[in-house]
Amino acid sequence: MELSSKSEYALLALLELGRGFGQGEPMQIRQIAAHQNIPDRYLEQLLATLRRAGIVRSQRGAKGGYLLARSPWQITLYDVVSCIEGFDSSKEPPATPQTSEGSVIAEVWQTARQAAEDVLQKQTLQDLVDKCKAKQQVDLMYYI
Amino acid sequence: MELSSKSEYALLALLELGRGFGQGEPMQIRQIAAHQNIPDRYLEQLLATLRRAGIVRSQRGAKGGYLLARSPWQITLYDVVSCIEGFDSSKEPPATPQTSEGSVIAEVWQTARQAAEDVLQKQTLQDLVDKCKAKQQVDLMYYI
DNA sequence: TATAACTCCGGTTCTCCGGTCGGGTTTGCA
DNA sequence: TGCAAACCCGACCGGAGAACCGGAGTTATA
Repeated sequence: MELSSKSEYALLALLELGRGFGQGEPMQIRQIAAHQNIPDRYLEQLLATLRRAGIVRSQRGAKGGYLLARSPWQITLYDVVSCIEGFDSSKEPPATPQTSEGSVIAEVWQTARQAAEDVLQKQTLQDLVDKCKAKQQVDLMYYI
Repeated sequence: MELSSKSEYALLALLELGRGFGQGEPMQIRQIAAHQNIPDRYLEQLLATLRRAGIVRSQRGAKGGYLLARSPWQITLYDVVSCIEGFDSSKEPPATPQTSEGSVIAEVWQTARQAAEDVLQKQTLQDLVDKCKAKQQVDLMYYI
């Protein structure tokens, strides 16, 4: 039930991209990695996955980098974690050849997971960006 | 997000114990393991954990075995997985010394997890047993 | 009281995967 | 043409989950 650092990194990176959304300027891996202190070599792989899932797009060559493929409010957190965690399409067909006990358990578990996924589905990247800005505002006010 | 075999085994075992609840007869590890085909040596450890968490109690010696410590309807599925997965009390205090971005993400994640836990909290072992019986009934009717 | 049937406890092994690197290839801008 | 980036691929490491085992402690029962 723990948030894997994989997903956290991805979210952090997208947050960065999301706030720079609008001006066509792509951001480099290095920038993002440094700003959120994520191992850049690792971030590279994550962004590759996000690109294959159509969440970000990349621009090669000098002055290249990454941009969001869609606007922040049409990217749900579920999109992100599901693609990064790899439980989207084509998975474990032999996952449910169980006994009646097993299937009942699987069923309940499925319900619980569904509940969590619903929460993630309702939150968009835009929401995150906003919350983040709000929080920074508050933090600033309380700063001595 | 996947149900660990650990938790699945535990649930399976408790299901077994739950259905035999009432008559004071304890069940042996071997029996449970054989009936649900779980590696018995492994099940032993899981039951030990459940015992320490006060979910089952054990009777040593000849004719010994395991029994539920409370009745099935006062054991929630959350009790089980949280104790087996080990995220009950005393865990990672340094889990949130993050940046403002990080804390926002953690917050949302927490909400999602909470939703899942609520589902588990509402389901008792008794519910599982009932569902299981119902399912077996249905399966029997459809049996050629 | 002896014995068999159990739980209990601790280590050990094996496997798998998240996370990490290094090196090399393409692409595009200046 | 040179440089700066994304891109690809494969190997490595450590730790956690999963499973195995030997032996010691406990108890009902004959």
